[in-house]
Amino acid sequence: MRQNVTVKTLAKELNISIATVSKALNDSYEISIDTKQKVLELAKKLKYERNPAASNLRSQKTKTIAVIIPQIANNFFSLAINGIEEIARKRGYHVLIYLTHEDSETETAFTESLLSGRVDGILISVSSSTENLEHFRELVKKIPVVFFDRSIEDIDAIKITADDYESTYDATVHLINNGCKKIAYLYALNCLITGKRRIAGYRDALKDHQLESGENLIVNHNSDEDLNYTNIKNLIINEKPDGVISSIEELALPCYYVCNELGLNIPNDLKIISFSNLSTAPLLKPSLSTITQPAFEIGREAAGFLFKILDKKPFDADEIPKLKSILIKRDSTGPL
Amino acid sequence: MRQNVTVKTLAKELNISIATVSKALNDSYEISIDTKQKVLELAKKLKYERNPAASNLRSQKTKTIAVIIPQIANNFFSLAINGIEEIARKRGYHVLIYLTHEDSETETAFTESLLSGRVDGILISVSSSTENLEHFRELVKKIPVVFFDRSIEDIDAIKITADDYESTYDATVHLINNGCKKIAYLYALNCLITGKRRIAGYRDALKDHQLESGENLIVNHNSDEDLNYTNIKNLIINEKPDGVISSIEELALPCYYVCNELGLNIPNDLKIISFSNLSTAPLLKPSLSTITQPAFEIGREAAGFLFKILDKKPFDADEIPKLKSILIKRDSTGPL
DNA sequence: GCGTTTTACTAAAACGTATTCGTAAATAAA
DNA sequence: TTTATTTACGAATACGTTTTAGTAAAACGC
Repeated sequence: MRQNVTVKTLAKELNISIATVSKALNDSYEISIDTKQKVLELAKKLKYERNPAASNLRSQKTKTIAVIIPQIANNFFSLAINGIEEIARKRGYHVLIYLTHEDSETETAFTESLLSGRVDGILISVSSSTENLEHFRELVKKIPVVFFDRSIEDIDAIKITADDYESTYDATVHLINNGCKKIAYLYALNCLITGKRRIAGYRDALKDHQLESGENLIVNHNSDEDLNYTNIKNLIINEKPDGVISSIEELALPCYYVCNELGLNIPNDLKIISFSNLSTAPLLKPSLSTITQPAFEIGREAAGFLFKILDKKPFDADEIPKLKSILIKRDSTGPL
Repeated sequence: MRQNVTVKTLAKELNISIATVSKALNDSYEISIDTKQKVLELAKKLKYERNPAASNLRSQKTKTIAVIIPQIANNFFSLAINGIEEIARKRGYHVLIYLTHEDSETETAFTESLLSGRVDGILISVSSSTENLEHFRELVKKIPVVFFDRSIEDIDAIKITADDYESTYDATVHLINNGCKKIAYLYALNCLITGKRRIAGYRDALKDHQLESGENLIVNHNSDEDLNYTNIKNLIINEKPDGVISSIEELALPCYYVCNELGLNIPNDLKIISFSNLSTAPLLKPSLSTITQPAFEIGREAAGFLFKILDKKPFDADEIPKLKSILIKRDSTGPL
């Protein structure tokens, strides 16, 4: 479909040059208010729509950002996208979505393809399987990038995260205060700074309270769901922990199923708390205590800082916020 | 960032024309295998990336599709996007996301902005507040559009939906078989064919079983959550139904809260079934019986047909599937 | 052998916009 | 009045690609 009405059409109709039309449409100071009005009016009347490809090509701005995330069927990422979209829409930006499905190669392919100038900037939450970071180092050199939530170390880019260490520490203390003596940890995102901070919070809390710790109390997340289930079941059978901290939502639900299978009562036999943005957490049986990250705000902040970079607005490193998660105590770690 | 390596660079390096380079990159039959290899090799070596803007401008193809949806923090739409993304990625297409937040004006703004040639095709799930359909009629004339799940009547475009009528009919019968005599309906999407089909299934099932029906048993969905809660509460207090069918997930959870507040037992006092793709439905208290739509497949199919149109592949209307939802009986409508 | 087709390439013209540079007229400064 | 400055516009070019139209040379048909 060739464009039916272009700057040329408007120019011819108004007997002015296309340069004038273009400038008028871009609200240039070089053009009189009079002319601007005429152009805008005609543009509206003829339903002129600027051709984005031509505009991008000439101006080297795409008015588009990319969001690369591991998955989307997860409330955290859905909410983050909501936040991103809100900021982007206010600015008239378009949002491209790329799902890595936690696969590092897919992620690399995306980042490489985005080097072509398709977008002005990129928001990334890193795949859990990512170990090689070369593609990110290349990327941040060539295009503005903001990492959010799932971030990596030693990279020259802004990272918007929540208080992973502190919130995990607090959650551990919460379990301890409610009587737990042997707390297991479901460990995920081990390659990422996010995962490392979380487990550090858990470990430090145990240490500060002189509680037993050890590798046998830790289950590593696996991409195979059945294996996760088995591993958790074995942990619970063999170690008989009285508390579990799950560093991701996906590992908390299997705990529920395992307890159902083994006839264990939550919270009497086992208390469970998990990182989660599940809207149904209060309706689970029993309701699930959660560390809930401000997903929407993380998205907003990440997008906000990306636009600051795009606008070349200077800012200090200490402006970058560390957002606060909230610890929501429910029945799975009860009694309150 | 000006492009550092372009077709021009490759052409100069290889001492051939840029036309040859371009054709080689596009695997044109006009170019010898020998030359193609040389070009591809050098392109790889110099990390050439085709400039999308220039390519779009000249070829009038964007390799991009738009997905317009009402919300994203909802498992149905998340899964649908997963399906869409899978198909799009296979084809090397990019996916733009637009969230209407159930607002018709936002929706209109999006559809109008997409007339500029930014995308090759559009997938839409209509906002619940959409009554005026003019912008859609304009849109489908100018660009390939496929509607999915939430569709509208009398429009010349492909619609991929599930078996809304049949599944609601079956769900109603399920309640009846489990002893319900007075079944309420939480009515949403009333402007859309989707909503109309669902309630028709409910009404016909009641009629076929000579059960009471009437407007007093129907609660209309409202954008104000508190009002929904109040309306549902009033319904339950005043009409004392023994069964509820919720045409959307968002209205099922308030039922749970209302029952908690009123001390009603689910399923003994009130049986509940809802359209839903909640992954935690089995873990709710009590577990929620659902009509679960094949969200992922709906996304896949919708994207598949969009690409058929873009490829100008002919197909018969009877190839367009009506996807089957599944009725999952759980404790909220128990006993089984 | 000659005419015809095929092969493999190129020059040049788009695609529609933004921008640089130049300029005539209007206004301000002297 | 003369000069300097500002205002409002236009011509032309560039962005990097795809495509059209054309053409030598090679291959083919008979």
